[in-house]
Amino acid sequence: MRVKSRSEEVVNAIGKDIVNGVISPGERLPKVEELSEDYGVSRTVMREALQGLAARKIIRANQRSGTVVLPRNEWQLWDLSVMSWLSESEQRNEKFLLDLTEVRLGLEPDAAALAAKNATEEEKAKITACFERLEQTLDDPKAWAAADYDFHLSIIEATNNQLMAGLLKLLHKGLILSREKTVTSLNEHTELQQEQPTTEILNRHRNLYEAVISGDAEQAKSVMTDMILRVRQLIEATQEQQI
Amino acid sequence: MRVKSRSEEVVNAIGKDIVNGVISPGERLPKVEELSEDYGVSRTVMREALQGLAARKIIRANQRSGTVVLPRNEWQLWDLSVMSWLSESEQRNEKFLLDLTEVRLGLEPDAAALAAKNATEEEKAKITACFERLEQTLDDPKAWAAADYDFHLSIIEATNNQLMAGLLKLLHKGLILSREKTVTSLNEHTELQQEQPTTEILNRHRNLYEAVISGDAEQAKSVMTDMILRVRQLIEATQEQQI
DNA sequence: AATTATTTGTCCGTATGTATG
DNA sequence: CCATACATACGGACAAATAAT
Repeated sequence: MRVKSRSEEVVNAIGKDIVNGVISPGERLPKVEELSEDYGVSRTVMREALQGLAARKIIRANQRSGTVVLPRNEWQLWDLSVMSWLSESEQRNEKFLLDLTEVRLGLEPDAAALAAKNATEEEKAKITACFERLEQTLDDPKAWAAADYDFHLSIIEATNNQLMAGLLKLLHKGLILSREKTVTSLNEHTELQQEQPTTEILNRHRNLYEAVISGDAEQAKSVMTDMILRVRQLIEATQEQQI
Repeated sequence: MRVKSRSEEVVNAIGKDIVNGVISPGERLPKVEELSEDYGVSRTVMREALQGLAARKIIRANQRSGTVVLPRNEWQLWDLSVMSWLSESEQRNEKFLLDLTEVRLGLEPDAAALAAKNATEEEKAKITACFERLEQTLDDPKAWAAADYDFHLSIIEATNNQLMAGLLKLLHKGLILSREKTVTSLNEHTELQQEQPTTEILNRHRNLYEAVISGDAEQAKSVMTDMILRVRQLIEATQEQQI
């Protein structure tokens, strides 16, 4: 298990505070010396932490005038740490989930089409292995969720477009984070959040799988679109139930 | 003018070296003391720089066993610094441009549709102002390029989806970086790289503009798709000419 | 299983640079 | 143009982790 360094811990602590509005955009942070006292770390560690936040465009340091929180639209949202802070944030977690799904809807069908067109034999073998794992874990929701993740990943990685693959990998991790949070916050509805694996869903995956393997880009795109639309409906339905 | 700190300079220097293969994934970096000597900075600064690279998942530091370069697929490509290193990289800059365009093709038509559906009056006014600037700069390619950027941005920001907006903003910046590099590396073909503003192109923008303002999501999506496809053809044509 | 060597991680005293009032 | 307040930079010391012996 990887141990977090102190600067990482501080990055997370301050990052969460900013996301949750404890410190708002435009406001100034205390000076480094104070901050390091507040968090019980040395100035060195605090400076490294601030640099970590600056790299994510959460803050900007200015000599003499101090370090300020940048406006929200500057933040580097496509960063796993930032996403985890957002998904843990109390407010509007569902909006975050829907926004992610919107992006997913734009990209993943295209990614599936690219995979159908570009996948090498090696990549196809990996996709096949992942699909077979899906078939075998139909009765174990937890194992199925993991297998589902890997299945989608194997398709994403076959796109031969690293930019798209990197993005979708991050997106899927964000989806998991966000779903985890939603599930734990209202565990009465757990069955709804965790997509229940059924033979019907497996068949959808089979359609996608066969389209990709046979190189049918149009079909792969269309099946993927339907799959994501279904997930979105599920999210929206759960949301309404919350009211 | 903003002055770069030393650690930022070092981040860029090492980042570029890694992207250009001077140091390859899996390889170990010299220890901090050596590095700080090599680059003529203190260990403090070097540590901050390494933290900046670690935040972008370019490297990982391990106690005792040293700091290693992570595999390419771990890199945080959706980061302006990383994109700038990639676009300056000699090798396969065109692939980078095409990959970006692929992602753009997935997202921006959807973004246009969302903007048509969700834009507030205020946002529509901004889009209108940007479009009028386009009309006025038809005879000045440089001013037109800037106006074109702002026009697309004004639509992106009207999506009411911060995740998508942040992504597309980054993507457009990446496109500009990459195009700049391509243009300077082969300035014989400048006319081809820089899309020449014509009344026909303006009319395409007008179609997009009117679709968004009138709330016709389908039309907005379709026009945007056509526009990006044209750009892609242009890139591919220029590429073939290079051979 | 215990020891050592190597490298990152942490702390702090001090000095310099820079934008603001 | 000066003073002030802050970030930035330096370097020596020590702590912690872990690969090698």
